[in-house]
Amino acid sequence: MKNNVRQPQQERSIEKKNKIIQAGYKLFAEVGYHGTNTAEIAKEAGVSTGAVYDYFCDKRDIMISVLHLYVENASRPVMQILTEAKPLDVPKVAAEILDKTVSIHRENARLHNTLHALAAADEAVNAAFIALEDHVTQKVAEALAANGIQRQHAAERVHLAMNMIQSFAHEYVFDKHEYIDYAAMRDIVCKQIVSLFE
Amino acid sequence: MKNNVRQPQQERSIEKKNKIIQAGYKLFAEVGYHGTNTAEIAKEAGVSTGAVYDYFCDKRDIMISVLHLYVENASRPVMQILTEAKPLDVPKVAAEILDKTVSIHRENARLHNTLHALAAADEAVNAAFIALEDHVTQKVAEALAANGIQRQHAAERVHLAMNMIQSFAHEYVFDKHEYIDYAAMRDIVCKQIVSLFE
Amino acid sequence: MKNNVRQPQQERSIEKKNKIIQAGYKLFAEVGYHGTNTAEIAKEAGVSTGAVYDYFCDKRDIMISVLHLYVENASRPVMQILTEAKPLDVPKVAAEILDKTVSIHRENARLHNTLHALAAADEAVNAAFIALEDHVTQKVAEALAANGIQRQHAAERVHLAMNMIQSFAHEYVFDKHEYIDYAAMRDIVCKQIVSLFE
Amino acid sequence: MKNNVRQPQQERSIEKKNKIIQAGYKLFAEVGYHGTNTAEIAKEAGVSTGAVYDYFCDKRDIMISVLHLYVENASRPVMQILTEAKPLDVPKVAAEILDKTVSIHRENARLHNTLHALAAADEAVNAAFIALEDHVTQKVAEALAANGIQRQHAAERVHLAMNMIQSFAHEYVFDKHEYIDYAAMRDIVCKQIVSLFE
DNA sequence: CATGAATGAGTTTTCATTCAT
DNA sequence: AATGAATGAAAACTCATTCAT
Repeated sequence: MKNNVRQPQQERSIEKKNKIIQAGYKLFAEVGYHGTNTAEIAKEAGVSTGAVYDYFCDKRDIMISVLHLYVENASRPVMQILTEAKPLDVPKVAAEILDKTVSIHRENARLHNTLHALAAADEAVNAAFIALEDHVTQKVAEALAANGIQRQHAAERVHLAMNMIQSFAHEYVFDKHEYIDYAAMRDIVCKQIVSLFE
Repeated sequence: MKNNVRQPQQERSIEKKNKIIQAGYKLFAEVGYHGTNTAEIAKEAGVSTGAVYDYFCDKRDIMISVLHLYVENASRPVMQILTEAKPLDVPKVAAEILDKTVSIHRENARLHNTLHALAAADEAVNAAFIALEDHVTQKVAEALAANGIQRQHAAERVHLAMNMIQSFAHEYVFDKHEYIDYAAMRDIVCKQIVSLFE
Repeated sequence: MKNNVRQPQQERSIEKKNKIIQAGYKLFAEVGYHGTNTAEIAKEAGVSTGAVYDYFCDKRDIMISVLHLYVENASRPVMQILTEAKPLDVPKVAAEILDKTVSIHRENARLHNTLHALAAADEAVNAAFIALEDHVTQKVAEALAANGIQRQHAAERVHLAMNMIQSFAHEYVFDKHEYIDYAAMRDIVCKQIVSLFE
Repeated sequence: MKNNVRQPQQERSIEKKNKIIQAGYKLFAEVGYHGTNTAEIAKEAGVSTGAVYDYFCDKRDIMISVLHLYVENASRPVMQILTEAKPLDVPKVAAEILDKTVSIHRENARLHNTLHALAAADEAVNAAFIALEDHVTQKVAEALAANGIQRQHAAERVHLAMNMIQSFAHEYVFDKHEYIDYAAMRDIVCKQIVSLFE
């Protein structure tokens, strides 16, 4: 790994770097990390194969940037819901976050999976996923506290709620068991979450 | 893909095929599907590279066998708990299944991830995961019914409970957020599950 | 190459060796020498893979036997026509040989081609093809002489006639140019042959 | 088979692609298609193994290009003779084409054979050989017509003449029967051809 | 700087041949 | 003698990375 990678300052360069990240994002999401090669990323980004190595030291490095973008994309809408929800109506916010998470997952599920599979072999990837959870946990905990909702083991409850939402979104997007009534399941999930915080 | 793959009948052959599956299991779990090559599987199994192709038509075929073994390993202990739990004490069984799932996950988390990442690109893999869930769902639903526990949307509740357990196991094994009290979290999960069925 | 190859004396063994040759004949004709593997030959012959190496020192050795069988099959009918044609009616015999050659070629054209392609790399194969021509040439020359047909450069004329027949057969079986009237072509070939010997 | 094969536009690239074709031509001619591997072609061409796959999608693709080059090489001199022969002196032109065909065959006989053996398994190869014959047939028929030589079944006669020439060339180059007087045979072939068109 | 052609180690897969049972 | 499982060298092909232009 060389590390004489350009830190782009000029607008043009930043734009180019972003294009590469976008291209990686798209292709990893479509055919997975191992199903994508750097030449394809370059082509999708509209740059030369060599240019990729001006901005990233290797393929993994692109993946790390894609990962950060994904984390950003996955957390931002949830953060926004929390920020805007004042005062905090737990049932309403839970439902909103759940629905938003489903729609995010619909766009990103494949990417999520391929990145998740890399986490076990790559500590930086694992750390990014953990940081994502920490970030959301903290934000949610703050929102709850600001509204006087104080239950024991708040962090644990928040994690559990997040996990339920994440699992539901994944199942809804991917598994599609035909005997499952997803609308009913959604309502049960919401109720369970509410029960965690009352 | 050729399909003149040996269907081993004799004990020795079955043993050898199993050795290859075990080797794949071990290596996929350690370094992932893409981090393993067929030569390494052969070596780990103590056979020649050619022998691998006597029993499997390609690398994916090994993976499918590993997947089935994993599904078996992941569901068997849970099935056994359900079978032995008569009459069904929901809190006790929920806790048992949760604890067992954690220990299974501890052994298999990496394998689970690498296989899961393949599911999006390989319908057979996806189908196997869905079948696994269906299988457990059905068994749990039967156990509940046999004990007179009849709630609306039983399948949805079971899925949700399974998801909570799975998420908890994953988080416990992998994420290790330092600020999380996993014992407390475990108890909250159990309570939530119980509340789903009373 | 080992040469401790069994020279089968017993009927059972001879039969087995012949089965292997027949299997090679069939498969080489269907998918070519390089498209056939020894395991397939063994299977087609109904013997074990090891048994093949009891009778043949390697794959090439099977091919040589197939080649001899082919030469035999290709020349026998022509020889018979010549033997039975007394007195020799050149136009009639030419037509008979031509028609017979076409039907032989129809059965064996693929085999002929795959063996012919090996001739350049394998002197024994080349020699067998030359011997085949020599054999027919000699027989035809004898038949002509026995009927008082004595033209200068008899061998050259016979070769030429044989070549015309062979080419016609090949073209008829393989090429199938749509604008060619093969019945008319056949008659022209016959006339040309007759003109060689009158 | 991927189809993201480089379509070389620049001189350097075209040159390199040609080098690979030349290398394939040489090696297929020396040791046959199955006797050559892609690494050897690359080495002979003075390029890396990977470069071969920049220009060709697989080994067969190289073979197809070699085939086209061979067809070109085999037909060009004959075409030229026909173009330059005005008015058409049939005996002279027949002799010229025959002699030229012999010299072409001397250079290309092995290549011809190995490609021919592939024709049965590969429709594109077969089609190329048929197109070659069609091309020459048409050109010869035109030349004859332009010189007022009009016999019934012209195409059939041309094919027959071509076959005679081809067979003679093959026999002359390869078979070398010692009892054959090839000079005499050559003259007989010429006379036969002439007799086809008078 | 930018390009994209070039590299070659690494991967999957095949199959003629051997040899333990 | 017979079997067919086992071997492993060799082949086709890929792709992250480099570097000459």
